[in-house]
Amino acid sequence: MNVFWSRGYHATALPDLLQATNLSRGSLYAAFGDKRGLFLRALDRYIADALLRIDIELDPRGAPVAGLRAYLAGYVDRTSGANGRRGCLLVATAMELGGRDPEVDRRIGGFFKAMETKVANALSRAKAAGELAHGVEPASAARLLVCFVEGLRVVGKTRPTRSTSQATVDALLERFIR
Amino acid sequence: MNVFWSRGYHATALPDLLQATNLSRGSLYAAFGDKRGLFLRALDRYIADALLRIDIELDPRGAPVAGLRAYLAGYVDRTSGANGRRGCLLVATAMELGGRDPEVDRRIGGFFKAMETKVANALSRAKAAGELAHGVEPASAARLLVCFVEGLRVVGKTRPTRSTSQATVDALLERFIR
DNA sequence: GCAATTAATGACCAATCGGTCCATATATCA
DNA sequence: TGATATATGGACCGATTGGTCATTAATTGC
Repeated sequence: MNVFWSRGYHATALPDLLQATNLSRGSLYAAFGDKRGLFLRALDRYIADALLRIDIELDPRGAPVAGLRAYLAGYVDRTSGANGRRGCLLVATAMELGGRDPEVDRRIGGFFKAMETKVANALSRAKAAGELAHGVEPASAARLLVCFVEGLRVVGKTRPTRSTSQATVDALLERFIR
Repeated sequence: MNVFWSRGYHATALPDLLQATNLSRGSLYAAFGDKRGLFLRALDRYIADALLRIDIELDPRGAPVAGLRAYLAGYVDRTSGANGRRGCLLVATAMELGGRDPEVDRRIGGFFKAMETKVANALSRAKAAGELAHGVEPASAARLLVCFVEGLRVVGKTRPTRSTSQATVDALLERFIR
């Protein structure tokens, strides 16, 4: 997964994968079918990790606003400095393979939808608790937040400082949280 | 430019470029040096086009809020349906080559910075005209908007409907415009 | 301990990659 | 027109691509 993550699909060659998996050519093909199969598995794992993390951050048993702050803090962490440079397997894949591979499309679309739903739920709970700014609608705000964090990952490629990223997130949050 | 745009750098092979340019192999190398040189030129053109468009949309002689709406409407257009599928050469390049090619980094970083400045200027003018919501600070709001529109391009890969994209943009604008 | 089966290996393959180079047109000037 | 300079074309190159397969090693069942 890490190899695809830091290089992208096309830029990752078989030797890279062999080294990363400690497998020989034949074994790799016996186990995963082909390069695409291995990539799809890596993508699945990346998505599962991400969704699990979001579930923890936005745990319904916790305070929704604190959860949203933790969720965004994670993105600040992952999009500043050296972490930002590493990028995001999902965004990179969306841009590189999106619209060209149906299996990839399914996964990308599913991830965005799942994340949007989780964020919308957290926002709904925040709204019920009276912690949202006046007029904020959870569903559209969730879509907006998803766009924002994915944009953070793109801009993160330019190595913004942590404080810059954090300030940007704060400026957003301030508009939505009472 | 169009070939790189719709396929990405690595996925674009020499034959694709020869067909797109109507040049022979030798002529192409005489004119551009190598594949990377041609790509850099294409990227420069893409960036110049984008910045010019923004300058028109956010023309200081026009109403700043109307300009911002036009600016975002352009992104709605480019990120919904089939247009969204085409993606964005800049975002795709940032994810594919960002952090690996200094010349690419310079261009990507410069573009984001330039766009941020232009948006910040428009926001400043809007604020001076009393058209911004209370407490909105142009500089951080501009960074936020840049992240948002780049995120739109990523999510646009999943073919959202025009009305969905528009509603998301409206939800954002509503928080910042009085 | 031996035979049968499974798993791992790396030599090997055709195709394609980006890039070079020379032979041939085409244009320029005397 | 003839000589020279420039621009074009595509055959060719070694390296690398993703993928296969016969051989070898390890494991399993008896």
